[in-house]
Amino acid sequence: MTGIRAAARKEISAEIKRLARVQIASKGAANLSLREIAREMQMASSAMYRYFDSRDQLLTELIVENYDNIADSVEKADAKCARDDIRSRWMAMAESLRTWALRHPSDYGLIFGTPVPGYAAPPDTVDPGRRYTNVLLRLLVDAHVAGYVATVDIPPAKGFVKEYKHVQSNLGISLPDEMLLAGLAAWAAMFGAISFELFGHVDQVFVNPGTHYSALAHMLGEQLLGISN
Amino acid sequence: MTGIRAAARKEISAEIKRLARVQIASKGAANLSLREIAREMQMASSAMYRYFDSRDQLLTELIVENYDNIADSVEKADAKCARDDIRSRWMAMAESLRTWALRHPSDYGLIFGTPVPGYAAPPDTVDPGRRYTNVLLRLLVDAHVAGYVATVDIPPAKGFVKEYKHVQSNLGISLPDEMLLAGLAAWAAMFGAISFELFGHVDQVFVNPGTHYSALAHMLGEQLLGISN
DNA sequence: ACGTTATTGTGAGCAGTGCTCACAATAACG
DNA sequence: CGTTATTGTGAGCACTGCTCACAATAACGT
Repeated sequence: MTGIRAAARKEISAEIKRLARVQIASKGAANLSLREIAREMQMASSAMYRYFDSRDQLLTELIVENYDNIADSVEKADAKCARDDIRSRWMAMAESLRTWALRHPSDYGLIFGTPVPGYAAPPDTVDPGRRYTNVLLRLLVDAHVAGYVATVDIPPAKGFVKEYKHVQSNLGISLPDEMLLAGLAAWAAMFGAISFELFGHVDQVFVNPGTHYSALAHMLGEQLLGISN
Repeated sequence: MTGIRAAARKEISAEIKRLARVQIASKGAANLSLREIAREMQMASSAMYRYFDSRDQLLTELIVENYDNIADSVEKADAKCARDDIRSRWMAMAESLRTWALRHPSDYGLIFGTPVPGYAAPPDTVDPGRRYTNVLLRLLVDAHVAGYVATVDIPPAKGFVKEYKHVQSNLGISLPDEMLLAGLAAWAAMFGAISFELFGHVDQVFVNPGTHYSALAHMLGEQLLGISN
């Protein structure tokens, strides 16, 4: 019954990942050491390679898990709100993003930090990597259907309409360009703000970054998405 | 006359940094190797430590240079515009940010990527790290003085006004909170967008990221900063 | 139930890393 | 011109990722 070994494999893989996360949180991904993990597990360092092809592959698997975790978090926050309460949903997901990031700073850093040059995400990492964004996209669609109109101007730049046709198709949605532009702008602002905070670029600026962040989310919801209530 | 040695020191330091940048661009900061640099320079690896206390210190010096470079770039772009042409100045600095980042992706990644956990920026790195943001702040002040009004709403959250008093004081400016909030939002959005693009999070979304970026800058200038022309 | 096969763990070993240190050469300075 | 401080050297330490031949053993087919 393909049992004892498969079970052990699961446990050991999980323990390796757990210890890897601990190390990354305290020393950074660059200083993650498979040998140290092996030592902590009282195993030979070479045994690690029975579970992960390489250090990089371990990191990749952690990244995929992180994508799933942040998506879970945002989806859950969104799901708690009444479907037609667009404004609350936006605020909930914005807050959940930052909350997750603050609770798991090194996990956030692993996802949204500098990748290795030339790094091509393995095919099975791209789907999880889109989940968290899909939550936003569903919100935009719902907002549009509910009659909200993004109060932004499409710029007169040639090529914009064409580009956004591609974007809509790539994202598998169909929205007014205004709404999509507003949504992507708000999205970029939230992640920009979180990265600034987590990566230490505004330490000397804010006393309570959360206050600013909430104001940002509120203001962008009103001003860009047009979901003022 | 304290000559031959001081001159050599400058040259060698510069060459080390140059080779370090090449390595970082091709293999990432995590894989930067002092020994490899020494090999390329036909020197003993221990000689590197006559010029830099450690690998981390080399990286820190590169970061400071990068801060200076991006600030130079933004300042120069801004300086090319008529002082009273707020809108052009905003667009010029937004574009120059992305242009610089695309031209020096690994340098951008070094600055805005995940820092080592617990990393405390050495005192002499914090000033250069503010220069590029000061360009934005000066623009906001000029816009305010010129009579532009940010068309955004301050959220009714308790604590916001107090927080923003601190922010204004920390940044050494005095602006309507609306303008400051709008400015920081736009700033976060631009950096969020650039990081998304450079770190590979929107590869499957955009065909011409630049088109979207310009639209973003244009739209945020109009919609948030109120500098529609 | 038994023999074959595939999986797991081992320890030695290779090539690489950052960094230190005693030492020699030499430019800079009083 | 002699002393001092700076620069470069090579050996060496402790560490890393990763490979490989080998032994133990769970899983599977007959």
